Amino acid sequence: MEEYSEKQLSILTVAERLFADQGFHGTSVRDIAQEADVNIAMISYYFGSKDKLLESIFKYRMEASRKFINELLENDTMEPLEKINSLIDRFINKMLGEQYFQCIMSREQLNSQQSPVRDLIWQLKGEMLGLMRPIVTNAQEAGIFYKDVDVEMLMTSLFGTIHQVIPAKHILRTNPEAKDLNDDEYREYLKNRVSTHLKKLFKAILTHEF
Amino acid sequence: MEEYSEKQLSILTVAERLFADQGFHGTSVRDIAQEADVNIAMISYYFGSKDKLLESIFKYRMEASRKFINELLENDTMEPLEKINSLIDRFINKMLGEQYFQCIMSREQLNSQQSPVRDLIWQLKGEMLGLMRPIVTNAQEAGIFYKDVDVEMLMTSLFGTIHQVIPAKHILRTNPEAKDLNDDEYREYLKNRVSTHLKKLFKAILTHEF
DNA sequence: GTTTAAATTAAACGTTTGTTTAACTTTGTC
DNA sequence: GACAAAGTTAAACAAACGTTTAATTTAAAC
Repeated sequence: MEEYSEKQLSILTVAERLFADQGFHGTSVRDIAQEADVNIAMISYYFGSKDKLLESIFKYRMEASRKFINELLENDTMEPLEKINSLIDRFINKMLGEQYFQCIMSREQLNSQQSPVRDLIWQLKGEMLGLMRPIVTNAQEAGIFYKDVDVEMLMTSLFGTIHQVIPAKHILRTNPEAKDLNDDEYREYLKNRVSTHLKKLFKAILTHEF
Repeated sequence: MEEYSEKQLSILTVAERLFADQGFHGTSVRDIAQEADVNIAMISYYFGSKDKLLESIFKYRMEASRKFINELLENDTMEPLEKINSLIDRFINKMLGEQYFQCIMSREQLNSQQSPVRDLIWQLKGEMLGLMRPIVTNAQEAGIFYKDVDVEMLMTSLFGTIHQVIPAKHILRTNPEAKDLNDDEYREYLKNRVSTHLKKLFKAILTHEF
């Protein structure tokens, strides 16, 4: 994988934020250049084109996601439900930690026209499903998890819930519980709330207990 | 509310599909005009501008959603869980029935810049939450539902799951169970699968039963 | 210090964008 | 059939778009 200079990283970071906030077509290369404080031509010079810039963002984040997934494969000492809970927390942390990229994924996965980026998204989702499924099936065969479980739908709810929370972040602030929190406290509050909810949800579906 | 002529409705419908498939900024008024088989100028003539066309789509669908919500308020003879199940099915039917609009909502709710459309979205979500909450709290007071429930998160999972299913539609087709179904059969298969999943999920969280 | 490649720039490129214009046609009213 | 309003059109508009050019500066190597 290619290494990026400070300037290139600045472009990538700014572009990621703007693509997330205004969409790919809603963001001009001039916007990116201005906010990243570089000349417009540098974007083509470094990344080739606006499209390839988006692809670069995806390659950059996807590589990190691959590493992330491989790390998750290494906790074999835990009980099945502990594994699931650990996975949930790590997913939440990962996804809320790269909210801008998750926004872009939310947007891009809606594109009906075949895009090189859309395939990558579903590929990644497939890998995450492949991470969850063996844990569930193993526990099912051991009689720990309930048999009749739609793992695919469960993952859909996991991703869907987090993807809904990300844009809700700006809005839910009006909640009385969260009114007096600063940004960091609020982020932690949100994480805990989603985590508690999703763990309860998975436990109920998988074990029929509470 | 204003009535639309056949031609105006054609523009609205085409625009809705294109905005859903390629995004607002990814769709040009020329694209819309061509697919709707009208002159470009007619769009400005009827709707004022591209932005106001999007607003018109929202007003059009939102009005329907309001009616939809009001209809849901009138089944008072059911048991609480029956009510919830009925709501889930109606939500699924509504949202999968207007997939293009739901795609636009998914996209627009991500916009960080204040848009007249974003407020409408959260307003509507609030109304749907206001529909679910009293059912839950009433049943809680009657001792039928469990006390410790995060209704807001439950609704987030409901919307999030369905919003994830919509773009997954094109992809999940590879599932062995769904491989030989035609379009209508597949839509029904998806509906049932989401419905079963969400009902199980709500029942588990709300009643601690299966 | 000279040479070579990489980095950086302002300006210009040709398209495409959303919108408007002005002329023309249709429709309905008296 | 004349008149007015609404509908429809091709053409033109300026602005913004992504990208490229050609000139210049910086950095590295010998």
